[in-house]
Amino acid sequence: MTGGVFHSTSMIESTYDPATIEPRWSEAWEKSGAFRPKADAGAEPFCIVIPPPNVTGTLHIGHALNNTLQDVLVRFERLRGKAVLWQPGLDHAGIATQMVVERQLANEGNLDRRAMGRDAFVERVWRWKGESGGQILNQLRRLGASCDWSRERFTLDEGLSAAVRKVFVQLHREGLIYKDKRLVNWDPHFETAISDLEVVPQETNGHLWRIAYPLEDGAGEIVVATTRPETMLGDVAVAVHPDDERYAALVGKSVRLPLTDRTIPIIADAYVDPEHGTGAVKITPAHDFNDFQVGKRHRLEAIGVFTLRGALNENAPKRFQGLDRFVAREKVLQALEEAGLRRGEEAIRHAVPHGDRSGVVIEPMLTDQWYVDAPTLAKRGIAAVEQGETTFHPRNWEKVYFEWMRNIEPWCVSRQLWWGHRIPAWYDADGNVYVEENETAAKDAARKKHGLKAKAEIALTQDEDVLDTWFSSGLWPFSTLGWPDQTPELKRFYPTSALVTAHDIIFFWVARMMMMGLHVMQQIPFRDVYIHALVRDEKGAKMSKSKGNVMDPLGLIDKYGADALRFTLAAMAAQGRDIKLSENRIEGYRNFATKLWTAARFAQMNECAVWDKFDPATPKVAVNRWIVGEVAKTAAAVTRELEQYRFNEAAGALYRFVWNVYCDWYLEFIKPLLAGEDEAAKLETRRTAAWALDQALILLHPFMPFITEELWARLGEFGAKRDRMLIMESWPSLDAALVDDAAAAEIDWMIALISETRATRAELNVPPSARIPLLLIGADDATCARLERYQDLIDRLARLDYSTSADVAPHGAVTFVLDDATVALPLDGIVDFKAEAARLEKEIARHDAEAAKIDAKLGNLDFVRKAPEEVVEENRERLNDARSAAAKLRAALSRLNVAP
RNA sequence: GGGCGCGUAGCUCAGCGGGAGAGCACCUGCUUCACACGCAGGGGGUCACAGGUUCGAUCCCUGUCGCGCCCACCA
Repeated sequence: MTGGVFHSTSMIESTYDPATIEPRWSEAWEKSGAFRPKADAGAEPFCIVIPPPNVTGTLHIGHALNNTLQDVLVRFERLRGKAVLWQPGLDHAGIATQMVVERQLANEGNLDRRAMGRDAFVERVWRWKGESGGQILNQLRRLGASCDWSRERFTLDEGLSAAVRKVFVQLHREGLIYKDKRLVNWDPHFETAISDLEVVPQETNGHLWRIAYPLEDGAGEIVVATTRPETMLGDVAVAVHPDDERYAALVGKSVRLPLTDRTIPIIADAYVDPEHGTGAVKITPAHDFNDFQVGKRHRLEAIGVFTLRGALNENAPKRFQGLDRFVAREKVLQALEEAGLRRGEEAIRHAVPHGDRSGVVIEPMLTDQWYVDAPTLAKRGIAAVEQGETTFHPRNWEKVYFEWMRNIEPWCVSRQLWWGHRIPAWYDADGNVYVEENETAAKDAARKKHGLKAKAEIALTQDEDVLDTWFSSGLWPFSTLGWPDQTPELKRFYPTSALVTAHDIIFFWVARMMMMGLHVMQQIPFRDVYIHALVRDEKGAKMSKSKGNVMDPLGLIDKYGADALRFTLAAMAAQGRDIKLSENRIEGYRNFATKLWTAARFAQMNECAVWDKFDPATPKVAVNRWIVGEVAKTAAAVTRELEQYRFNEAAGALYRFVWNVYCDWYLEFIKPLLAGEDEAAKLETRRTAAWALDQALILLHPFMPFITEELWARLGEFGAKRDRMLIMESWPSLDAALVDDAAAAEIDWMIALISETRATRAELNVPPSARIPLLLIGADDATCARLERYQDLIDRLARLDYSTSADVAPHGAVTFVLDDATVALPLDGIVDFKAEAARLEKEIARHDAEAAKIDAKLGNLDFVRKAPEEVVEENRERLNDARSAAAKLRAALSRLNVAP
């Protein structure tokens, strides 16, 4: 066997112990090279790039789901023989990482970031990354993720950084990246700009204060309403609606701005809603997005009154300078009160923008930033999805994607942080900017600009800012494959096959990859986007550390095994709904793993093994032909569902096959055969049982890689032929002709007979230990033959003394109906006939009700005329069945009544 | 203010035009020679509500109520 995994040859233990087995296989797979794409150039490529976890991250349940689903696909396609690459890596996560290290510095009582200086700080972050960053990748290994770990990339590694610079320079040359001074979302805690997506509105209790601004001519006042009185110090106008008659006479006049010595105009602008507040709005272009637009329209100056840390600056009156914005708010209100200018207030709830990382109130701030022309790039991203080059699964997420892409704003990509890709822009002493891939090229450009000779001294300073983390993430599908080099991997695997991610990241990441991939590579980054659910707690809330409602996947793996967790997540990953995860669900699937384990143990104990190629078309015995058909159906279903990303359906089909078909029935059926005398049948059965189990192991492997690999090996030690590890096996491709309808009908009949017998016994409280006879009355020859053929089996599973065909039911027999026959259990003296009469009456009533319902339906001429013929026919059959069953049971009831 | 999704068994969820399903929980039996993380049997649902389309609606349409999420500049 490849992989060189050895363990002692011994009986399979009675329960599965994941903890001792999982680490061994993780190592064996990786060592064997199974995670690397196969070299075979003819193999169809299949590639997924991992959503790179943050370098600061630890595995949470969302990662567990995301990576389980990817691994299911990846292992599935690998088994199908494709050349599979699952490209792993990490995201440097600008703000998140800088936060972690800054906090660490504080805890250690070290110099803070600013005191350390940029170089020392960045060095410190790298050191942290080397020591404790990226532990999540090892946690993914524990989950069983079969990434090609030899290709691990990091968004800040040399190659990816070069890709970032190249794209930035290219977009800049094309005019798709530019520098602009406009209002941005400013995070006063981190002192950086952030993008619209990083701003989260939070419903907050606030006030709407009314403030009087005195008219300059002394002829009264105009009252404005505001939630942010402190920004009034930067007001440059008061605006009213052009049609608002209350204020028509005031437009064009001026007011004295309280607390300052400035005079500002009253202007008319349709932006103002006369119904809202007082109908008069203070205009502060430097600190409000709407006001900025109004200011532009009216050519008003923008007066910024805040520092980058959110304190009042030198543009504010002296007495407010240096105060924090929220302190200033109180002071301004107090000063207005003293000036007699307050005109009341009301408490309101309103959405206030907060930074998603810092949690502080975001301040619109007028600054110079770099922007990506997203509206232009979005066009192709929209077209590619419209034309079906890239497809979302489920499709309805395309709406969300379109909605955002069609209303996209320029993307602010500069961040005033230190940890990240420094913007490849250099400035000369005159402030000219040179955007180049490196300083040498920038200097060349600068010399050219200034008409200097090559190698002439010229001093440039690089832009201080770094790029938004998502800029490099946007390049991930091609940068990780080696771009800008034309590597074999890039050629082979781009566009990638599928992207698997949660819906909360469509805008942040999926949309950006679409834009970047289409522009830079001229091709979509991935063909399919599978959007999976968010994992929520049992109340449906998003899990978060601060809420304390997290489920730790590593703890769950310790407790139940990685396979149980994986199977649970896959089984619950139905499209279109978030997952509310509860632990008892995992326990249930842990039990499933144990069930599989003990089934294999049974096979081993019964010397079931496949020594060589087994042809599933060869079995003669009906139970064997039947299970072969069930395997074929299951394999087809699992294949079909996985191709459509219906993980839950695939998992469900496997669960039902293993538990309800193979274990509940097939293994029970073959016990008598294995104990019998017919050596040929015994051999065939052993080989069929082994083959069916092997197929189940292969089909289950994408979901439960550890236990299936272990069993594959264990069974191999007991005779099954193994050419390689299970991970490298071939996915079953079974002819639909293997489904033998005749065998299935026969087995289904037997199952029905046994089930009905058991149910009847249980209902009448026949002790399980009581061996009773069974008589089959009025059956045709074929059915009687069936009974004879499976007598051993039926007697065993229905706990019978004997079973036989007969012409009439004896008096005092308990009966039920099976197809055209009546089954009689002579229980005279064993059961209470009042109970039996009651049971029969209940059954008769059930059949009568059914018959009445169908009869009414068939009595409806419109139904008979308009419904499809097969539906009508089916109903006729059901009516017949119900009537004949009721008749037989009535006969049985009357026999009971005449019994002595 | 727009948009999306969801209300199906006690819980968590599948199903989505023709006979209401699963897992867990619950009840009753069972030391049946793989498995008590098990076996066998069972109870439990006007498929949120009201209309409509249809021969037929849990499923399609409209509306109502409840819940969740996303987007949005209303001071």
